Amino acid sequence: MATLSDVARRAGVSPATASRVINGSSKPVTDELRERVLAAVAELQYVPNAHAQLLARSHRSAVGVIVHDVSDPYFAEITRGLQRVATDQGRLLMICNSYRDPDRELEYVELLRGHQVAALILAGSGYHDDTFTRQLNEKLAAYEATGGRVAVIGRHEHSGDAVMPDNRAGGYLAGQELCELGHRAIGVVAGPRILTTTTDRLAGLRQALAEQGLDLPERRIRYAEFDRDGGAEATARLLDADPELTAIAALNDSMAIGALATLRARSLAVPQRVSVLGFDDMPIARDVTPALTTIRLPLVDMGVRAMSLVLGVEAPAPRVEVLPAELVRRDTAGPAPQAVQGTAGAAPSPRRGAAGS
Amino acid sequence: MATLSDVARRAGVSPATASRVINGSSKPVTDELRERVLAAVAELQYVPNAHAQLLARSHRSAVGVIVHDVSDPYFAEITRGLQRVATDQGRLLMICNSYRDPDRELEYVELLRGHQVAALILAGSGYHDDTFTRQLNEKLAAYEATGGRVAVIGRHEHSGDAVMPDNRAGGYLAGQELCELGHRAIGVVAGPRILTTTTDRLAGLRQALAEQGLDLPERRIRYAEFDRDGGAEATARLLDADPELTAIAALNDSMAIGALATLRARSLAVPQRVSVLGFDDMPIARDVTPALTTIRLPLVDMGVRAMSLVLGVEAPAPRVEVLPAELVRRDTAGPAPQAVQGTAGAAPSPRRGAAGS
DNA sequence: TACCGCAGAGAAAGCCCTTTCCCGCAGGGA
DNA sequence: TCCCTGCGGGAAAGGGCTTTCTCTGCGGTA
Repeated sequence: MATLSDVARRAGVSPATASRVINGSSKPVTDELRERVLAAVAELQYVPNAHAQLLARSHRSAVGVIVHDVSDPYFAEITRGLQRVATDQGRLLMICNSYRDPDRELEYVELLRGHQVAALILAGSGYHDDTFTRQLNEKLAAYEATGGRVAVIGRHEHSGDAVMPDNRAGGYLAGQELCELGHRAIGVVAGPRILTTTTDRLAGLRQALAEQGLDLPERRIRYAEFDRDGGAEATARLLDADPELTAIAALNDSMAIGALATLRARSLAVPQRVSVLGFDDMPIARDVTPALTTIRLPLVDMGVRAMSLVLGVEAPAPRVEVLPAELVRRDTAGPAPQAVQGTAGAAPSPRRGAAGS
Repeated sequence: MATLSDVARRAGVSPATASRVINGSSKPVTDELRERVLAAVAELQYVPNAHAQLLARSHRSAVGVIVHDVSDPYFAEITRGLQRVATDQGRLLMICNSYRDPDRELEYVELLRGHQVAALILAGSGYHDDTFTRQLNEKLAAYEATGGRVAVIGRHEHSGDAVMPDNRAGGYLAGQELCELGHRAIGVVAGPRILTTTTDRLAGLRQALAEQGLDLPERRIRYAEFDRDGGAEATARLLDADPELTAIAALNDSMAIGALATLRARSLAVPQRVSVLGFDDMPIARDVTPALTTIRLPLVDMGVRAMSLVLGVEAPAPRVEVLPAELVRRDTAGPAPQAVQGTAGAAPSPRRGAAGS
């Protein structure tokens, strides 16, 4: 690889001058030398060594992002929001997948710190694990102590800036909708028990049911991986244990899609026989058939806000932005079969055939 | 940020010793000093500066990857394959999204070269654009001249190692299937004209039709973005121009899903009234309803092979691995309505209700 | 004519590590 | 007892770049 001195030698100038030309420094250089340098760069196909540059400038510009999995639509959307702001500000993003492994998450914090990122964003559910939480907080605190900025998306762990989707309210919305549709036998297809997202959404759901005098016993909850296959499997177990279920609340859309697959395989009509509710409103939700009724979270916006927090002015006190969840009625949730409509108010009927939003 | 000398000073040793302890060098260090160093590291929360390390070791270990968009399932699957091999070999991946912008692609080649990656993998369709192709090849050649390894996935541009999905054969398979089902009025929902993937798949399709004496006029082809909305829009235009169409071949699954959305909105039954064929077999294909009949490409395997090529021994001659496409029959393709079954052989009936692959 | 100031270029000091090379010392063999 | 060997540790030389500081030479003013 050609180095800067190679270029300088070839152009017959000092490395200092070559550097100034290449980086468009404010220091003036005569046109003749400038052209000689540029010619040498082209001839040698010179590309500056990024590590040497980053080492020499103390300027920290990249931003580190830790997500569970970028190819998961939930994080893909958040990342889109992060990217948008980062690109606007000319920042490079380093994105790491933790695949929901706490240890890997810890490692990545170190790795990104070692790469001198200007800021760190952690997106995705936190864990019910005190040891881990303490370790993570220590690492984040150490990073912040050296001037690093940190923001989290959807996690309770960290005491600093945070963007929080209102998971609990979303769960409540889901429970409420199902109750209003007259469902009494409701099963929950939940993500891993150790994730705070799971318990938050579950708590909201439980509260909504409780307000209608309904209990949510553990046998009506199945915990599985937060993906399509986890949802399919959990739904199967749920139905095996309790064939009378008339509604299934999935704690994210991927699981809901798995649930639909299982229901289809068992020839249980959705929503006539069983209603299904998703969570997140990822893009594919409107394209499955029937289109998925779900709880929308402003995913892109969450990314935008988190990045803005972290690149904007530092606040004296930690800022927490709570973003609201919203019910999106599509075609997978309908009135409970032979239901005794117990609640006051009109049970909204599902809008069949509406493919949009 | 604490530096290595800070650690060394605190531990009362030389930076050399500290470095040896921290990196587990082969050179022996007495237990006492080792512990003092480790203690200092913990107290100072020391994390080595990655740029300095990378600069000091000449060892290039990371691998650069340029894809159109990781969050697109097509590339997510390929990336999964790339990751698998890279992780096994302890390599870090730097993944860049070009968002199908040739200029950005060129920039990323430079960027990754600057970051001293040991190898470069370009995945995703090439462009029908001679200027770009020449520029890219120049840059890749320059990189290879300095010892860099390069492999491409699904692109013709580069003369070196390549993993090629058999797009043309896949297109042929699609055309053949549709013909055998008795379709005569076939519309094509195609990706951008400038992409070689589009033209390759189209060429195979056209050949299959030609063998049945069928023409594929331009008015039966609509070019749009390679995504869901592009597919929906192209399908609408196709149907507007030619309401008698009985089959739509989409050139990827995302577009096929868009096509299904449009057909649903227009109450055209799939597959009774219109058949739909996808391409790629991305995971969601089996979960839409009806489940998508499509052409499968071994996406993960493509990633695995490309990474293996690039990390394995260098071959004297460029290697090209062509991976076969395969028809996956699900539920969106059926016999043409009122079709005159013109071809010999039994037209396979779609297997309804089979959700699995 | 003598001096000042400034523009434009180069010398050199880092940035933070790794690693080679060298040194001192202790133990073992002659 | 002396020398050689080898082990554990440190000094110092990079690695490739940026940037401050210094120097040279020129034009302009008194």
